[in-house]
Amino acid sequence: MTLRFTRRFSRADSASLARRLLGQRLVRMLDDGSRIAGIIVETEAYLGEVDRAAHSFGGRRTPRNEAMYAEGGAAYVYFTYGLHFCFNVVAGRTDEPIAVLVRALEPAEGSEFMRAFRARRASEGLPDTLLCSGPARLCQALAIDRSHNGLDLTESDHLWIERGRRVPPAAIAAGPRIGIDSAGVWARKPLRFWIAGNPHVSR
DNA sequence: ATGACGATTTACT
DNA sequence: GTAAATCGTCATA
Repeated sequence: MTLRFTRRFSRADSASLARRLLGQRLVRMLDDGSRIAGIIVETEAYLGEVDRAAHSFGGRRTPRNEAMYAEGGAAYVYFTYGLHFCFNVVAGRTDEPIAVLVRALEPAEGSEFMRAFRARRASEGLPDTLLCSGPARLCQALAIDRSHNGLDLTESDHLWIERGRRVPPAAIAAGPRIGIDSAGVWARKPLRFWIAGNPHVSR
């Protein structure tokens, strides 16, 4: 009996997985055994070949987005804007390039590490609500980077997901995804999900 | 080889 | 509100 999420859990379509990830606990273990963790409170689903906003739109398959084509349960970490990493949970089956971007966490364990890792770029005295409230912020806080790209989250000793709190469907809000204005009609689809009223959500 | 740009964050007016 | 930071990736040539 494990707390860790299963392969089966992650083989769902990305919109379903995006909803089911809310309330789960993202855990990072450092090399010295320290745990850093947060409850997932905001996600976005990317639907693959048909989705203009997805890196895999039109079946694009390059060295960068290769991890999106892995079996559900893999990590897809990409580098953007010359300075930021973003973390996704790959959904679906092998060669089905769909994924869920994790956009915000509610700090749960090791917030002193989060603050230290975040402080490199941010001034001191960050409130808890700004520690992990954005896809690149949470990667800073959990020290997630290129080295985690392609990891199997169901097996890795560095990064995984555990059962967290139950979030009733009625507590889930949905709206358009962020930062994809050029994606036309796809920019407006309600594929961003968050725990309604949670103060750690990115906006 | 070159150039445009990005699933963002931060600082500043 | 606007703009800078900062560079890997990818399409084009």
